[in-house]
Amino acid sequence: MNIGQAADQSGVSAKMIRYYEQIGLISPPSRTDSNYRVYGPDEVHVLRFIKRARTLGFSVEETSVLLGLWQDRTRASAEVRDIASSHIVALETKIAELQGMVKTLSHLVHCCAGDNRPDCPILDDLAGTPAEQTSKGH
Amino acid sequence: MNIGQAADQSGVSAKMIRYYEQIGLISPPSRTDSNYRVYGPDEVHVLRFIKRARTLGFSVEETSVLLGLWQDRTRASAEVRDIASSHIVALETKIAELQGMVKTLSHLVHCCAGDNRPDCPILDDLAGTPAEQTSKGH
DNA sequence: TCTTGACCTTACCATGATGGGAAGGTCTAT
DNA sequence: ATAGACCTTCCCATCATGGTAAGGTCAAGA
Repeated sequence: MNIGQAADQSGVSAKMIRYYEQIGLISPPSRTDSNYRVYGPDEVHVLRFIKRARTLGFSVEETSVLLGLWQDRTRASAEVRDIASSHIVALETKIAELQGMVKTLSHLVHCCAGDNRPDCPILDDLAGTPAEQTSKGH
Repeated sequence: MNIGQAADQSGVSAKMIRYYEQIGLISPPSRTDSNYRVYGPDEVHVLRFIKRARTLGFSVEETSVLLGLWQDRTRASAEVRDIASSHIVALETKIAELQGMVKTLSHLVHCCAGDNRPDCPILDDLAGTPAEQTSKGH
């Protein structure tokens, strides 16, 4: 199987497959006489694993650890669960942060007439004009 | 005022002030004879505006537009509100995406014994092992 | 006056994960 | 034989930020 087919079957672009190889996340595959990379079902399986982990928001670094644990027959599931749990915490922190932004912005948008007049509480807030300070006044 | 003081007063690092100048987000300040950048209250005000916009998750590009609108006395507030509104949509999309990840991961973590045994539904899911496919079975 | 330390300057490199493109080699089907 | 679809490596760009290095400047104190 060439890299293009491996890409199609795994959902990881050829570009990224080469990158993952370069950074050592996956091991270099064998090559044909003409230097083409050759992949088999096992390699594609690994690529799918990576794809799934990335889709779940794990960094490449975390994915690398998970991959190691996956290939370690003797690992404790607790180890994996800890990684997943901290990842959840990180995601939730990020979510809370974004929600804070949405909250502030929604408030500002709600206060903005949104017509042809130049008065705009959103800009006033960004500028730090005291009139409409995010979450206190009002 | 030197760049360090402007940085302290605006919350934007000196490094970033120079960067914003370089990419044209802010205009080059005047210089002392010894080539030091000189800032006044107006420049700091602009920097604070930028800081606030970035904190609210606007990209530098969007911030640039908002800055232009801020400085345009005749702009319609509707224009600003539209930018803010689309930004809210983008944030909410991102939030939903992260929440999807959390949901899937929470489910997996919940299914994982987390002990010394190697059996791990989290890894099974990543590997695409049919037993525990995220959101369908169970 | 000299020194020290805190500031400033520019220039370059790194991050993380991805995409784009160029220049050239290979394979397959017509 | 040729066209077109693949592959190879190498370099560059993104986005916003931080770091570092080599050198200039300034203010305060001995």
